[in-house]
Amino acid sequence: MRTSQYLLSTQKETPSDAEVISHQLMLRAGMIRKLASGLYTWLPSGLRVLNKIADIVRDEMNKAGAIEVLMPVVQPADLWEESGRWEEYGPELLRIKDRHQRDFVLGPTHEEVITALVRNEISSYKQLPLNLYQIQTKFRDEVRPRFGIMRGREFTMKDAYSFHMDSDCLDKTYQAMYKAYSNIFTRLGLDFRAVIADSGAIGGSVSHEFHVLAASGEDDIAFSSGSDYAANVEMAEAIAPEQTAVASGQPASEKAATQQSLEAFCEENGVSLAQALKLVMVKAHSEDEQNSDNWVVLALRADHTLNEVKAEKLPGIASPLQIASEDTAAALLNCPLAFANPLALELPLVVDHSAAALVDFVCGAGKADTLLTNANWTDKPESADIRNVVAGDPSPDGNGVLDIKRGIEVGHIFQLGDKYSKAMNCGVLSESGKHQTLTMGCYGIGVSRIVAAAIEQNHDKYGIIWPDPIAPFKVALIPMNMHKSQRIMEAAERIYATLTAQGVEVLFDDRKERPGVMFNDMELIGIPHSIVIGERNLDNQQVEYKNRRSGEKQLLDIEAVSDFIASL
RNA sequence: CGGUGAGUGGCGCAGCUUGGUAGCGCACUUGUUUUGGGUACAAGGGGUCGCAGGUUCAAAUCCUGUCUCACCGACCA
Repeated sequence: MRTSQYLLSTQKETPSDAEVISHQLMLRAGMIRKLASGLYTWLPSGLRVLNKIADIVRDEMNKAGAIEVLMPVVQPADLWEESGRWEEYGPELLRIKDRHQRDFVLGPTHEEVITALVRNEISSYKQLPLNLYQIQTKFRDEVRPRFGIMRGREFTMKDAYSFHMDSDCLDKTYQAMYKAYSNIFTRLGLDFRAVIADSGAIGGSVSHEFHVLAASGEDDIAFSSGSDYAANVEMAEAIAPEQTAVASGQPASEKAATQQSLEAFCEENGVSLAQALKLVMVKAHSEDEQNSDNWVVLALRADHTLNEVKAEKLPGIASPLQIASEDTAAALLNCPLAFANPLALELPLVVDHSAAALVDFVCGAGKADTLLTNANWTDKPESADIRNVVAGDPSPDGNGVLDIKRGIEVGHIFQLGDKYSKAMNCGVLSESGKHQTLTMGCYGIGVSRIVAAAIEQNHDKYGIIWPDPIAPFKVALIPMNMHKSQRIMEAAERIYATLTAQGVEVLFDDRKERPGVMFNDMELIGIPHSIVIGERNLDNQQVEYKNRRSGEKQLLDIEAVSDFIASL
């Protein structure tokens, strides 16, 4: 490709509304342009990268035995009513009407459509297992699109759905997908981790997320230093500590807490927050809708934070989690929540494992502006895991301690079970001639998000540094002052023709620009290899090669260029 | 959806307080200059100031309404 015939669209200045580096660089490098909130046009360079990622995903999916299909973006509402998600999904599901006033949705995911397809097409156990996938546009009406392509409303996703007679078979496909995903992210040249995940609203049991590690990630991931344990912090188990500390036996005493806060009190009195107890009040789970105004108090060490995903899974607690306002709590307890006494509560109490192991701790005294010191549980309370793990916690598998890093979720695999197949009556005849509901798995990859994630992980102050497999072009050909030198033009044209004939993707910068402009543009776009042709080296029949990532330069004989590039 | 802020050529911004009919940098066009890291000079094209209404002799500027966008919180590939 010649830059003179291409839409390069680079810009010097960063649009003011781009916050994260990948968004800024994608705009500056001319990869995307915003059309409206969360909606982007892919320019040629961006599309090249997107397509390369899709090709790698497709290749690995095919190798893993999945079969590609393509389903519509627009889906009839009846399918969603059948699965129950017309009600469940909420405003993120964009609902539209056609000219006959029939309801449709823009597909945020395709469980309904694929299940409807399979129930019609598949009628025998002999046709199973089956794993179908597509690479296609999804639409989710995000409350708050941000970070450019990273959380757009319209995005490209690879979604696969597998169908099985039993969970053993599902497990085999799940493992195959796990392996395929690892292969994909390895081939993409990304630093990633597979982590244990919450299956969330989609339902199901077993679930893993694939995260690209980057400081700008939106998720916290916990890793073990001593094993390959890795989990989303939402899911990482905080194991109960050994009860080693013994109470001093001194009686609890009341102290005035004029500072109004536990933190200030602890600081002033030289008490670690890890020796103090804090409380959170949440709505209790109730079968009875009419009489649902019951509350539960949760107790945590003051240096820990509540894990809402864990808490709402407890049987006595309402899901989704509803946290009581300060006023509600104070009214029920007759004193501010911060000063309520967990040792003498009328309401049900759930104590975190770590909080339960405390002795001689600080907690509320049951009246305003008063705290207890040297408090102790009268009997060791029943405890549960309701906190977020922190760096330094022991790994749940018993090996090593946890560290926490930020990750960008680029893939997610689920064992769905029969949630959709049951609701939509998707089954086949088994070997014994009986109708049997199928078991499903689903496997997603955020293809467009990977573009942004790759940039977050691969950039420097000059711009993007693409890993070779997803670079928009492999080689940038940069002739110096070609318009003034016949022999430079001839050399450049010759190299361009040779490399192109070899199947190498070359971006030939044939603009009449100053060298600095060309260098800066090619570096901004992130082309991994460049060949610079100048008078100086041409005297020796040589050109200069420069590696974008390492910055290393070396001289090459012109005749050796194509072999050198082929060897990269 | 709640909180904050912003809408002025393609991009980044000034002007608004103290109304007088729009300006700067980048980009773009033409010419000269320069030539291994975003060269310099000159000439030029392009906006009616998000939209609607109001006040006024006069509105980018004041008032009212409305739309859009971004950032911070709860959801997600």
